Parts: sequence; structure tokens; C-alpha cells
Amino acid sequence: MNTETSISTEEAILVAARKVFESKGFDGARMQEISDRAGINRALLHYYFRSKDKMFERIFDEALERFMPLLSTWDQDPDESWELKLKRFISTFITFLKANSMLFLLREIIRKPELLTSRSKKYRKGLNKFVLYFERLKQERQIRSDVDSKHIYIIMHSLCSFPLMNAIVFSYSLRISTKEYDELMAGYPEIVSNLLIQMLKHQNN
Amino acid sequence: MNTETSISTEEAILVAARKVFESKGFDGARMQEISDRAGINRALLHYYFRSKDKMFERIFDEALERFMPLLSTWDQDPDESWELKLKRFISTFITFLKANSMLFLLREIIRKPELLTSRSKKYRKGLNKFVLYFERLKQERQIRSDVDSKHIYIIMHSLCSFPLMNAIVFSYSLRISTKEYDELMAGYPEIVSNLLIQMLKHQNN
DNA sequence: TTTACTTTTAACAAGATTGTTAAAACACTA
DNA sequence: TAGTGTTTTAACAATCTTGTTAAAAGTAAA
Repeated sequence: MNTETSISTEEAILVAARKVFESKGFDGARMQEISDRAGINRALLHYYFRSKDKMFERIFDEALERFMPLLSTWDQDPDESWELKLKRFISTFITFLKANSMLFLLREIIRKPELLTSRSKKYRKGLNKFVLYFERLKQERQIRSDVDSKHIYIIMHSLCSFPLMNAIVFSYSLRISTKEYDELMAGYPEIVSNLLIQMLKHQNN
Repeated sequence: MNTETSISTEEAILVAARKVFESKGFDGARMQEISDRAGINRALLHYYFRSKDKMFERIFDEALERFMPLLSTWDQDPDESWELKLKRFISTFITFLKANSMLFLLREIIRKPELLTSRSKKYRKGLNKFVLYFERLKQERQIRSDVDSKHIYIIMHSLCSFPLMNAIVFSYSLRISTKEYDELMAGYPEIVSNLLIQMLKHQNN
């Protein structure tokens, strides 16, 4: 067994598959394109992963495994102020989303919702931490009590995810190049943080 | 020429095609599924629309034609306050998005960016109206001048679009049913409006 | 070098999918 | 009803796509 060679071949396939599945989606992806990109014979894809479905699930799971823990890393540093926690989270989240295509996950989950419901059970509890944390802040009168924590969750995620998913359309609409759009987004995490903090703070006036 | 029959057949095909293309995407859509849904022979699809590509373009264009004018209806009622204008726009926009799948457009534009760049030229100028309007408000000192109008645009669209596109994932994450999610979203347009108005108003403290 | 095992390839098979076509069914008018 | 043009269908053809397989090439140890 030549472990050296087989790992590098498998890895080359995974890299190629990730790229193709992410850009074309499951339905648009072709086994031929993946093997071409990996520089190997198409039959090898089946030798290593049996079928297109199995290979896709491997890629999808890896993407989910990268994504989900991020959503659960919420209640570390219990001494940290909620403002700082929010800032830190938003900044990390947006950086992460730049590198990892959220659209890929969303597109495939909508195609086949079982991908989410059957494969992320172990993370589902963690997802609730955010809402519970903000419920507690409200009870402790640290933030306004007339906002729904679920709405905060939705607003925060929308502000973080959509501008990166929709970059093509936004840069077209705003009549700027994608490079200029990137520059525009440089200051964006700061703006989102401040907006949310402003929204949650007790009103002084 | 039996106009009556042929219009209703063509219309039945378009209704079916819209449904299938929107839920499966171009790559996942099957001509057979469309004709089954329309209750006609598959060859008729080609009789009326020549090819899958042509049929798709018809559906895509119709979706774009429904969507784009909405983004351009901005500078009506010049007497109206900007707050009211914003509220009215957000409310209309969210209602519209509930009925018309934004995800469909986004998915296909990312698959083939020419769909956007070659087919929406006539609307591109209108898209800029929003940014220009807010630039003017800033010069007139009606709103804070330290916010980027492009950021306002991005934030507003993200808050309106993403919660509807991502409904499956959000309701799963929040551990509520899709029905409960709909109820949660009932008060959402109001919240988005207030958030944006709060963000744009001059700070009193 | 021979042997046993793993990796890779070329060729093939099966089925799915789009698109074409000739003829049947239909609708309307003379 | 006969004739003309339109609409619809069944059958077919061509191509694409996934998946299989038998054999070749490679590797490492006895």
C-alpha cells in the first residue's frame, strides 16, 4: 500500500471536487470536470469515492464541519462584555465567510433539506446559544428588552452573510468593480458591529 | 390558428417551467418534469420554445422584469419624508420577495453572470437612484453624513432579502417551525425600517 | 527476480436527457 | 364534408453522464 501516493491523489481529487461543487453546484458539476482538474482518470473518482453522491456528501460534510463550530463558539470568555463579544464574533464570521462559500451550503440545503436536518444534529443545540445569551442579557437589563433575540440573530446573520454571497449583484448595482467592492467591504465589519450595538443599547434620549 | 388553445398551453408550460426552474435551478431542471407538470407531451416544449436554454431565458427575463422595476421606483413623491420613503420601500420590497424567489435570480446569475450583465442594462441606471438620493440627503444635512450611501444600500438589501432566502436554515437554527418563522417575520419590516432610520438619524446624545 | 498487492487506465455498458420528425388529431372555413 | 393549416403525440436519434471492469502499470518485500 503506497500511502504517500494515495493520500496525495485523494487530496487532489478533494481539492478539485470542492472547487467544482462549490462553483457549479451538485447538479451542474461533472465528474469529468473534477477528474480533469485533478489531472487523473475519471474512473479514479469512483475508485476513491464510489459515486458522485458519496463524493458530494464528503465535500458537503467538510463544509458543514468548518461552518457549524463557528456558530457555536459563543460563550467563551464569560467576563467579556457583550459589545466586545459581538464585535469579535462578527469580525471572525465575516473573515470566515470570505474564504468559505456560504452560498454553496445554502444552495444545496435548499435542493435537499435533509442535508441539513440529518447531518447537523450534533450542532443544533449550539446554534441556540446565541439566542439564549441575548435572552439572559435582556433579563439582566444589560440590553433593551423590547427586541426579540431571534430577530437579533436573523439581523446579524443577514448583515454578515448576504453582502458576501451577493457580491456580484451588489457591485453591478452600485456600478463599481469587484475590486472596489472589496475595498468598500473593508470597513464593513466595524459598521455592522456598531449598528447592532446601537440597536441593542438602552436608549438615552 | 387556434389562439385560445395555444395561449393556454403556452401559459401552462410557462407556469410549470417557472415552478421547476425556480425550485431546481437550470441544471437540476428536467424538460420531462416540466411537461409532466404542464400535463402535455415533452415535444411540445420544443414546439413552443425551441430549446431548454431559450425557455429558461424567457423565465429568467420575466423574473428580472418583475424584480428590476421595483428597485427603480424610488424617487416618486418628492415631498415624502425620507423616513416614510424608506418604510414604504422596505415594506413593499419584503412583500414582493415573499412571492418572488430572489434566490432563483441569484443562483442563476452566479452560474452565468452574463444573464445579469447583458440583460439588465436598461435598469442599471435606475439602480443608482438609491445611492444618489442618500447622497443628497447627506448634503442637505437631513441624515448623518458619516455613513457611506453604498453601505446603506447593502445593509438595506441584506436585511430585506436574506431572511426570506434563508428561511429554511434560520427556522432550523432557531428551532422553530416554518409556520412559526413566518409569524416571527410578521413584525420584521417595521424592525428593519426602525433600525435603518435610527442608524441614519443625527445622534442626539 | 518473483510475487503479491495497490493504483491507474482504457474501453465499455446502461441509462438519462435533449432535441427531431413524421404522422395523427384537431379546429376552422369554404 | 373536403380541405387547409395548426397543435399534439409517439417514436426515434444523438449525445452526455455516471458507473463498471479487466487489464496494465507501479511498488515494495521475500
